[in-house]
Amino acid sequence: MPELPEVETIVRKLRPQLLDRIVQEADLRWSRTLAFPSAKKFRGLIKGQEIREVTRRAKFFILRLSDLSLLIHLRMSGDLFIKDSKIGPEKHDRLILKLSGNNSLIFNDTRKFGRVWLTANPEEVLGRLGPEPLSRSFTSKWLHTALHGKQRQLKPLLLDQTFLAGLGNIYADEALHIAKLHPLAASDSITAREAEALHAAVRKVLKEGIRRNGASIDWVYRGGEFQNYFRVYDREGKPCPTCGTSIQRITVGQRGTHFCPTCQMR
DNA sequence: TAAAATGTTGGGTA
DNA sequence: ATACCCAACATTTT
Repeated sequence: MPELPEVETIVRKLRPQLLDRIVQEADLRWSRTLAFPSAKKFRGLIKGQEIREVTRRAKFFILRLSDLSLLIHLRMSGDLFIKDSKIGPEKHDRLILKLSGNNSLIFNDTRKFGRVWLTANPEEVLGRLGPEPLSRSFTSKWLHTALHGKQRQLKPLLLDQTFLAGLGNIYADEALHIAKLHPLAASDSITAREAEALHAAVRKVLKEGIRRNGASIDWVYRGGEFQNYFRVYDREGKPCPTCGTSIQRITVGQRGTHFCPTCQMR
């Protein structure tokens, strides 16, 4: 599933192919993919826009254009790639932007959960996100204070994008294992030392994911290698890489949650 | 065969 | 504030 490292991998791959291109035409093939504005306005507004910057905020892919910003959230099964404009649409292509230079940017999304916004004010979409975990605003001191400002279980809190932006189910489980913290631990019971460990673990696992070009699981193939280095995620019954104890799988906040009962004690 | 599980976000209710 | 359920979906597994 596209989490922060997967989106960062896509940004890095596409940036050189997108910069300075002009959007010539939009082919919206599944109308509900577009969150804002209307399809008619979208087609008119995006035509002729030049791509000035290709970046990311949490799991959002951001194209800064001449006058507007195009935001794309891949959700569960979205993927972005460049194809020769002569090649016809594939089965799950939801939006195709025909660019100058005979290339097209394809938003392919099997499960149709992904969304696209075209707006002059990206903050209207991004404004409620928590801190960016790889930025300097994310410190262990902030994390310790913020954890004590909530009374929630650690795992669902780490997945809450308004608390901290960018972690999904895989990286949350991996970060908690590295930090040796139980997914059900109460956020306001975390010590300064534990918060420090969690802060370091989040940054470590995200950087590791980026270094491995993200993770691919099941039929949602993204081309990364991080799936070969999971410590706990999708490893129920397999040995903990640290102590050998069998990895346990429980459900927390309706999400599959994997942890080592020996390393991650409550 | 049909139902359950999967995972991200947003909306609703309590 | 937070816990809970459901909805948006396609695909695989039970």
